[in-house]
Amino acid sequence: MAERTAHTRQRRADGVRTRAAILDAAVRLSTVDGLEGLSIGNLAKDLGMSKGGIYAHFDSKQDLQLATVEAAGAAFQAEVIEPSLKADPGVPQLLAFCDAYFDHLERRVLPGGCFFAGAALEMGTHRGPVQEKVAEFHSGFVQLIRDFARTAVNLQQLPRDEDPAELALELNGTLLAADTSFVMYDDPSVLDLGRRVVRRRLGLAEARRNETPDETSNPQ
Amino acid sequence: MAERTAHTRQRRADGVRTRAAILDAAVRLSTVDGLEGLSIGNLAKDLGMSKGGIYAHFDSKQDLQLATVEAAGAAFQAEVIEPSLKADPGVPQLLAFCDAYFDHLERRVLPGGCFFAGAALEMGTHRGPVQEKVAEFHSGFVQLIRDFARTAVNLQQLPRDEDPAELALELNGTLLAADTSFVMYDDPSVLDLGRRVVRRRLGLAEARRNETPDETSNPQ
DNA sequence: CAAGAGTCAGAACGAACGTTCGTGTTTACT
DNA sequence: AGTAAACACGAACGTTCGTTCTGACTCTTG
Repeated sequence: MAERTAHTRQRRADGVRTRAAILDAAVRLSTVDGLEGLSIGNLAKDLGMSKGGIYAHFDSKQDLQLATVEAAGAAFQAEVIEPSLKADPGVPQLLAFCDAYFDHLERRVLPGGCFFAGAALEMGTHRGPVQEKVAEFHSGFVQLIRDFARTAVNLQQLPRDEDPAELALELNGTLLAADTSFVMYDDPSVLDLGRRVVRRRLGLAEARRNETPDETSNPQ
Repeated sequence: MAERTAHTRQRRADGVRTRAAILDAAVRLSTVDGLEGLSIGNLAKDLGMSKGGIYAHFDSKQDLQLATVEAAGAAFQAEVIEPSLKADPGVPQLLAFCDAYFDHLERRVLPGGCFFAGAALEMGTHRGPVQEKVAEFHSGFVQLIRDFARTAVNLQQLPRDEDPAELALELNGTLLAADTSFVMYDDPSVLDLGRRVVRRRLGLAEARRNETPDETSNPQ
């Protein structure tokens, strides 16, 4: 949004490519060190370029952070949201969204797991333009889940007394908790646990394997 | 654990008090800036003392981080876990735990919300002693919820086919999502939403107010 | 009451931080 | 082809980082 406010100048083709490469690395690194912990020096080193070169594309670190959030949002849109929109409205879209989320974690697209999980918790207390943009995306995601849920209720795929806001908090929380444990213990089995939770919560319990309570496996 | 490894020296009374004050501030500040973002300079300024004075109590920043995690764990134990242990085994303990969590958020004990929510996501990708200690506490909390759930199943307060691990992930996630939104939007109503979710999930649905789906309120 | 160790301030260290600047090199438009 | 601007480097800036050292206080203890 408003990317042409101060840029009447034309951009060169190689510059566009470099800028994209910078943002790709910035999204990747910030899932490890956070949006604040992300440093221009480390970013430049990761890209094999100089610190000054980065300032040809971004006015300040905050400008870079804003663009990084935007880039992460676009990636999340393409990676998780778009696929879920292709499913049938209601419960199938809810399921597709959660599955796409677990899948993009399992594929280890980003080294630090979900970008917005970390960004939301990190920037929650740092009021300013960056937090506002993170909040904008975050509330958008939550709103999307709630809309899916409301549609599912309207289509009578879920009980009429089901509160979309409650369901959205539960699903959002399950994704968040799975991301946290997956990153912390580097254990993909928590993603399977998350998939089972989502299915049971949506009334899609599949053929249940007989599992005895077992404390020897993973901590989550 | 192992606090007397290199300390054969005796500690002075005022020193013990100062050390506690440092850790109190460190826990508080690290919920805002993170465990890595916490700086000795800011910490000293917040306490009205010099950087060198802090090094009379901690050998290094990592040593300070380890003690900070320990202090946060003790506070969480006293603030959230102890109260829940006083409730009756099973579902009452689960409910007490979640309510105590929501309450300690609402009381704004720490400016950045739950210490371990932020710490787990921040340190998840930073392998080392600090991460190990954070993971130790985190897995302990999850294990506790799972034990509560298992007891509830054994006492037939929950369906026999209820998987304690699944329930633990859901509750843990709900707390995490509520903390994230509470800190980001500074809106206590999400805590009420969380309380409702926990109650319905535990089969304790109270007299339900007739709520029509409403998208105009808070984003969570 | 006199050691002696705990406690803390303050200066200083090299490294890394975000940022600016001057200087070439490369691309794009006329 | 020539000119202007985008691009990128490398050095330098002031500040802050974690850390170390020295030298005063002060509490504890024999």
